[in-house]
Amino acid sequence: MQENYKPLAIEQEVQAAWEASGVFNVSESSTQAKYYCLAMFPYPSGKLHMGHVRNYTIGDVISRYQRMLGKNVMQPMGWDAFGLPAENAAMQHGVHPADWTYSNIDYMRDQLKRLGFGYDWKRELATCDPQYYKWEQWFFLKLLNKGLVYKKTAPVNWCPHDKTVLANEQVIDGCCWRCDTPVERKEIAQWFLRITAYADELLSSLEALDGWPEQVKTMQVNWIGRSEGVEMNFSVPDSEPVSIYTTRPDTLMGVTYLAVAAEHPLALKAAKTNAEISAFIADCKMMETSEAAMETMEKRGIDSGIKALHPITGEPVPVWITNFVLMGYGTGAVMSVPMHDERDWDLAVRYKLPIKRVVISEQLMSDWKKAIAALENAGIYTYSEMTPIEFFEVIENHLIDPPTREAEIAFSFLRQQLDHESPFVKKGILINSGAFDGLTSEQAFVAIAETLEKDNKGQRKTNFRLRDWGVSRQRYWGAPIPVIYCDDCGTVPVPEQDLPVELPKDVVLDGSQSPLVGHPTFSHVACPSCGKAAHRETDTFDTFMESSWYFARFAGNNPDSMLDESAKYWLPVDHYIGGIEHAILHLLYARFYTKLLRDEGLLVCDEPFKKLLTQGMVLKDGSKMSKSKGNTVDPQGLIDQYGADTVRLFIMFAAPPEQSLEWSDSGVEGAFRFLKRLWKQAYQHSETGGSTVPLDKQALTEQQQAVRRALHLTIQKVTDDFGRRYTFNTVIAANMELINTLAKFVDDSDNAKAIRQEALEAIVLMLSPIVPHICHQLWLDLGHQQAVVSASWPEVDTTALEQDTLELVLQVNGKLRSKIKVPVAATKDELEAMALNDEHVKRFIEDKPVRKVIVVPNKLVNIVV
RNA sequence: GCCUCGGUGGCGAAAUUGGUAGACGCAAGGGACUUAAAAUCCCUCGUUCGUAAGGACGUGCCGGUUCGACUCCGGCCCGAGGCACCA
Repeated sequence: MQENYKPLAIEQEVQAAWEASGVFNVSESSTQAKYYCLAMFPYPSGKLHMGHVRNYTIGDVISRYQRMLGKNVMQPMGWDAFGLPAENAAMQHGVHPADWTYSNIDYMRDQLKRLGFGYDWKRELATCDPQYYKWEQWFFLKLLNKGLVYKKTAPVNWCPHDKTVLANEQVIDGCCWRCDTPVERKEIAQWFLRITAYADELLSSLEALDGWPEQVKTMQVNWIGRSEGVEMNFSVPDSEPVSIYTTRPDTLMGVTYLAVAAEHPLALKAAKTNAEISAFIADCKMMETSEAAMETMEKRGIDSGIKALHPITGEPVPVWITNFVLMGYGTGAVMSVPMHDERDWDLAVRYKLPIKRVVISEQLMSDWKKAIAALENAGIYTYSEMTPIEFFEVIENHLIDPPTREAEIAFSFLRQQLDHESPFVKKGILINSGAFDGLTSEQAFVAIAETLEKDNKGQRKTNFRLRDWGVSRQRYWGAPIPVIYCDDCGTVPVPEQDLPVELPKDVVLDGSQSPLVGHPTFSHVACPSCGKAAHRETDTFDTFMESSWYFARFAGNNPDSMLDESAKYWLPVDHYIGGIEHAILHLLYARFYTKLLRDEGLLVCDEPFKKLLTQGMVLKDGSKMSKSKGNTVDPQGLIDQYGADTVRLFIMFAAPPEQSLEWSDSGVEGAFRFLKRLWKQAYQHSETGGSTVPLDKQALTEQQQAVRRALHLTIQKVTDDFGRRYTFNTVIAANMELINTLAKFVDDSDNAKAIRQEALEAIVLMLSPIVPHICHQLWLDLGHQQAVVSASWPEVDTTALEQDTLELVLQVNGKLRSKIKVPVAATKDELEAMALNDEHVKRFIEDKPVRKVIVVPNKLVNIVV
């Protein structure tokens, strides 16, 4: 065995051996249970970053562990190759997006190989390959045929200067990132996938995903946002009625105005005769489309002058035009109840809109009613025509001089609602609601819904926050949408034999419209139906389309079909590993697509990912490491200096996988030191001749027993950490402790050598998923012929764990006061007696009476005085 | 703004079911070896009081439950991720 650890030479040799033996190339013919382990494929942005290293190391560690358990493990790798950065690179450096992408792929593939990941490279795919996106186009047309695809208008960010559509990322403080022109919303026709048709199933099948983190499931539940409510009409004289949806019909009697979107027909009607309104509407266009921007912007509105009629009372209600209600999400109109809704309150305060009345009370209606009646009779205030603040002030003033019983009740109630100048948004008992007075919110929901239904003015409705998935992108570097528009035949799907619709390469990107629009031949085609001149769709697909089914394509990568029988063998993915930032969009779309593929008969599973490990972000200086923030750390330098094993070891040791990891360069040195220590232990062992005779378990010294016990406790813990907890940091820490124990174990007897051999073998096996190269070499040096990559996971010898005595913690009033050694077999009473007899314990009890003694067997005794 | 998660020494972290807070490592300081450096090995290392034995305090802040709380509950503060066209 070599004296010194030389990582670079070892790693090159071991990687060559893996490649030559083809150990990571797998097939469906295995008799062993399949295990499909997948890490989210990378966008080929240039070089690997630390987030990739972390992601792929976790995946590789799990894959190698599962191999050692005897599974038929498939671990593929590919490239999420379409996307915006390729177009930006093209504009900045004059390189074609395809060339940029493929050269990045080549570079990153080498880096992945250099890190020693056990991929089946025969399955490699890139989503920009026409043989990949051909099937995406094919499947889109299947969905179109089924009515799961449709076209409608939807807003985009529009830069009026560059005449181009901007991604949300390209809008900085409401302005274009290139020319700083304020961005406008523009409505354009776009293709949508009807994900809402699957909303119920996407929600209900989450429950069965017990391998997913609760946190991610909660986020998806909230995102889908199923709600029960009522849709109702407010009629408008000389106009179409305004349709609104609310989850709080119990507050209907407290409506003081309606809020409609700037694009709402009523708003447009009002604008025709009012310059101020039309200016406001024009102004509403100057806004980003992202929800974060809309929710944080200033809420503004203008009175349309139009009155709608309350569906129950028939009272006229003013219609306000606002910048925060959006056409296209729901009905583009909402009812506003300032006393019982945060946002409605804010707008009412801002524009001094009247609060009609409090309609939901936390208190008994009778008390409240009496108090209010008394105050009204005294002429102190009336509900109508008062802003919330005026309302509050009146009550407050009256309390001071002179206080009355009624005022106190009213005030206590109002303070509850108006404290911090905020509305009362909780449910309660209805008041000031005519026939519905005295009902609970829940009862009123039903009663009001039934009243509306009887009068044909509304009906109960289940709503989802989830919106249909807009897949049109006005960009070049994506998969073309395979439809043709004909003046006579309308929208015509591209015939199957003409697929794929290939992206032309002869384009120049200049930052304005997509080059597909101006391309000399791409869009000019004959209608497949009538043969007349027609034009091709020039939009491309959202890149989430490619990443929504790639995991299935890895199973076969069949040139003749989208998915074949192999997909039914490999899917679902047993373990999926990726960044927490994908908790909603990518994972939801992939789940949706799996159901679509299932319903097309291409898959037999309902969910794509059985187990999900959401890896924490790699942070630098407190925020996400990303190219756009310019704070990435290139792992290549560290790999060149220390080798792949050190980099893998350090990144797995620094934090548990689900936690974010603050990057620091120091610490890598410590990981390298540990590998050298491991190597040294093995070297010294081999220098003394290694293990010469088998272990005689009956003749162990106390110290030998202790070392063996430490070894088997470690195997036990590490097995749990790998298989259940996925805490690879504690796996490494436990092995470090064991190496420390071994280094202090000075004993050159035959039994000691046998124990050392046993321990070193176990350590090499336990660490081999994390640092496979060094372990490959050490395994051979420990005298094995077979490669460690195909060895079995070590087993716990339970006899090594047995012991006669254990340490018992003694507490007085919950504070640690002493520790004693006690026989394992001691009874509760004996433990209590021993505890009370302990010197230190006695000192703290003094002469105080013992009130209680708590005995936790094998752990502690707590004496309460 | 909304949804989700996190906050423990100088730093990364551990404490798995409510039961010994700080394992393991980094950095730092001291020592051994060396002509010297590197490498390696040994020791110290939460704060504070004490010569010591030992004590008090300590897991973002405030409060609660419990014999016992980093862990459970309520309220805050700060940070991160996502918010539908970054991927």
